[in-house]
Amino acid sequence: MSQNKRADLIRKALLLFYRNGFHATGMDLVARETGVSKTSIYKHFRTKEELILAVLRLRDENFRNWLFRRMEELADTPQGQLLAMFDALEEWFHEDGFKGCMFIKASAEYQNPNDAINAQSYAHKRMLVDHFEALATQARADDPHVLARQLLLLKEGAIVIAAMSHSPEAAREAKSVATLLLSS
Amino acid sequence: MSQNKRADLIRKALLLFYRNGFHATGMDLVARETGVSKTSIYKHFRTKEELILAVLRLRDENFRNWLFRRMEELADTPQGQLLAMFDALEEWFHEDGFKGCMFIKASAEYQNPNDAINAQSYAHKRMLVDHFEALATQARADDPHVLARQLLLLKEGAIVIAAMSHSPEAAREAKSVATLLLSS
DNA sequence: ATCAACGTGTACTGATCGGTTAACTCAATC
DNA sequence: GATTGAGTTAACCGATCAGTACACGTTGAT
Repeated sequence: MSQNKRADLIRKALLLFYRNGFHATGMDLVARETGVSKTSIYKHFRTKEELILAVLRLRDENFRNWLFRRMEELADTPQGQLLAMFDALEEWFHEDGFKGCMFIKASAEYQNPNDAINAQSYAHKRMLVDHFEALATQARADDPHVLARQLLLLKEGAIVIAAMSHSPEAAREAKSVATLLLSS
Repeated sequence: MSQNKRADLIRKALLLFYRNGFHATGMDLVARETGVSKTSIYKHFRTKEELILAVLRLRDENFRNWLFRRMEELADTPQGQLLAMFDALEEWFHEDGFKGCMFIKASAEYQNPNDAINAQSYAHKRMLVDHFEALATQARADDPHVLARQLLLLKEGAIVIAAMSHSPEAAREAKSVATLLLSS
């Protein structure tokens, strides 16, 4: 299997797991929907867990690239970018296939701290907060570390409520709190 | 089966679903761990979904009772109670068996808006935010509706991050944001 | 003592779970 | 042209999935 086909498999598996959940998506369904036989899948991934980890790596890369790029497109100061994150989130919430955060869902289905899926899900959040902290430092915030973590709370809260309510308005509410945080 | 045994079954099933997840917990395990045979379980609940709905009803009742009571114990003004919510949350995060919010996890595993489990999970959040709004109104907030929803975002964000990071510190960070919100 | 009604547990259903076996295809090498 | 080896497939593995059929023991009424 070429690198292209492998990447294609991961991409298609991502959509399945994102839409249906991890436990609820069997490997037979993955094989059927991707057009790759189970034997071939298991040539490249020793277990379902390894496939999920590859999916999460792709999701992490895609999501961070998209979010950070969008923040830069929407604003040119560090403060502005941190605020613009919530505009980017609102765009995401409006997308047709929006079903919440894949990493929150992954850590909800694999709760054991020793589980690689659990660890990798939280690693994604740490990478996000590190970026926020760097921007907060550039913005000369009093306490960049705390500010970054507070913004993360708002972001995760907004994602969870947007997903559960099937409505994007949480993004604006979170942004208004963030505005207050960044002006104080 | 008496009402006691039925209630006992729901209580034990709650722990199993909370610890292991919904899809990952089979009905055979529920029967084994509760000491009630599958036949008896299915006499009272036509499907696994109905059992889960009963579990969620119990969880909703228990959690709201606990949270609202704890808020009242910790403070006597409406503002104080809204702030004290984050102290109550921190107590929860410190508990041994803390594994995040059952309703967030339920809606993560049952994402279809038409699914009763999904609807009931969001109903829990609406009941919480209604209580927050009543308190915010008593506290003479400028916009009690928006304030209540902002506090909900902070609460959900704190729960998600506390669960993913296996650390309770998110409660304090959320509280500091709430303090700012309630003083402005 | 007999019978009916009910609650329960054992053992089963077909389907699906994650994962594997063995046969097959086909291009590259000698 | 025979051989090899990587990539593919259908068929299968035991275990478990949600859910059910049925036999059994107990109970209360007659």
